[in-house]
Amino acid sequence: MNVKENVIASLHQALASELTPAEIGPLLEVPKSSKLGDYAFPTFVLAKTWHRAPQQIAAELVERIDASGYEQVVATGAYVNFFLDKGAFAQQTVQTILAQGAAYGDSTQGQQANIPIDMSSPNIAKPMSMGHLRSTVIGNSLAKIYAKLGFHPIKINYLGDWGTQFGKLIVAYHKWGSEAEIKADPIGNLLKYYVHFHEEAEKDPKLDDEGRAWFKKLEDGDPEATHLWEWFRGLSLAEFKKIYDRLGITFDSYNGEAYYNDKMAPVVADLEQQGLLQESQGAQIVDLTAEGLNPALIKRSDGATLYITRDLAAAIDRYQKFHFSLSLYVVGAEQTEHFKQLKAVLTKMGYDWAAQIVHVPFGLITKDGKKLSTRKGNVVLLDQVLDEAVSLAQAQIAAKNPQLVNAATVAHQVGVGAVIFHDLKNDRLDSFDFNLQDVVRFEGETGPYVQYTNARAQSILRKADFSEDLTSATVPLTDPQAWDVVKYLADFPNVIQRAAAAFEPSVIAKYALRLAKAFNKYYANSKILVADEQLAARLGLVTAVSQVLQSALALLGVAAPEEM
RNA sequence: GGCGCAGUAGCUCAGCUGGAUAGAGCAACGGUCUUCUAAACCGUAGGUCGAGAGUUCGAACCUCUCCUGCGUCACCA
Repeated sequence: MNVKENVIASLHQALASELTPAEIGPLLEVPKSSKLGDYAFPTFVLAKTWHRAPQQIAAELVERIDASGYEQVVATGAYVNFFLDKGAFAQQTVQTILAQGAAYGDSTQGQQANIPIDMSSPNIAKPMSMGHLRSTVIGNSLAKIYAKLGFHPIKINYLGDWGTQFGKLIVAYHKWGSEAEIKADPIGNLLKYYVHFHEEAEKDPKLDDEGRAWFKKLEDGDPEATHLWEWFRGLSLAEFKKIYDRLGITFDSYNGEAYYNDKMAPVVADLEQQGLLQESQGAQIVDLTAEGLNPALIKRSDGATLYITRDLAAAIDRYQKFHFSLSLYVVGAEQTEHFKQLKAVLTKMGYDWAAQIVHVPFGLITKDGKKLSTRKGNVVLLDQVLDEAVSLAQAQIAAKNPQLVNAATVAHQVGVGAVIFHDLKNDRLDSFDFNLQDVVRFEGETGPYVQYTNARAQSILRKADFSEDLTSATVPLTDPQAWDVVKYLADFPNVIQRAAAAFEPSVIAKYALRLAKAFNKYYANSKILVADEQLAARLGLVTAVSQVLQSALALLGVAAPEEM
């Protein structure tokens, strides 16, 4: 029985005839300040039936409650405040973490159910920008969170390797490109052609028609178009993989949009057979007015397919392969309508598993208040941001810890960690204007702050040179700073659950910051390496903190160097 | 215009299912390294929680209206 259940039971005993444990649970709260207690029960709800002031009710309840097992139970205003037995609770929490190690917070609730995660999805022939970072790191973190809860995530990089833009790119290459240029700097020059194409198309709309025509050729298997496409794709993928290596992120599948090229026909046929397809202005659509949505455009008037056609095929393919319990799409909020349409069409087709598809949207990153646009050249290149962050970390290490042995590796871990953490610490849906100074900051609420806290803990443990078995440490840790740390440690499993339920890595990131802050406060106020009877208890706490910080960072996909 | 997301301290944001004096970080000012890594810690200052009504014992949180910003509204993805 956990402590919360104990508190509920105590209240239930005092209120037997009035509230059931199931009713008491949701009313229970955690006071803002631990000075007020560890759990609080507000008595307002009882005021009507008791015909008395809440303050009096609180006082009376305290009389009735059996306070044994608690440090104390007191009435403060209208609240009944429970103070836990700190020694026992600290002991239990720390020992649990020491015993379970990296498995602390694990659950088997997922029963290895498959969860494909559609993430990252950069477009071929375009550089990876800060926008792609969001999808990549959020998806990666969700995969780790769900894996910890016993699910089986499948990270799918749904590459943007199909569509009209390839027709445009082929036209641009024919008109202005050269093989030599592309070999020298593949993505840079492909991007240059693409941007140039759009500039020219402004003046000469016929170019767009040419682009569409070349894409049609590609779809029909034209050898030249296919050859160029394969070339562009291979070059791009090689560049992307360099960035994924830097981020420390891997994928289970690189099946992009092109992979579904030959899987769309059966879907379209099925739609037709079920009478869901209709012609409108020369195009094939599924009408969704009953669902309050715009029609889903399945085929263009020239017969070419569209984004949603491929997504339908992909969704069905993923279900057939994985029989997923959830299918996540970590895609920008601007595509919300698209996923509503996707689910609506699948539902119309009779696929009840459409309900298990979850669009995990995130806010837009802007630059100087404007949307990032590859076409307009208004991009923030991820590679450059990472370079900048790593070189700043390098400078920081040179200044603060010049004798650090593996400085280059740590600079990489800290720089990249700062960038990833910055992207994960806020609510997914928050939009933000890109600001390099914020992204590469190492002080305050940042990834390096958490990393640094762990490095300090590790440093203590190295210096302690302690061989005693910490799991037998029985001395309680009850001073206020240590107590806050213990409470955060105990909360970790619950935090993971909340993060998973909300598809929200920021819940983990914020938790890591709070734990780090609490530990730094303890560290500043208590000398840990003192040879007294509580040394083992303190080292146990430090070990537990380091373990949980490492676990939290791991869930975010951020490295935890032992020294920095 | 319809739909969606957002509006909390100078800036960037927390605030779990409505609850006890609204919290952090950055920036500003002032402290703390002969002692476990000062990438840290402590303190000062800073707020009509966009505006107005309503529901409630109680609202930053729920409902409605309005204002502002962003996204989106079929042949891009």
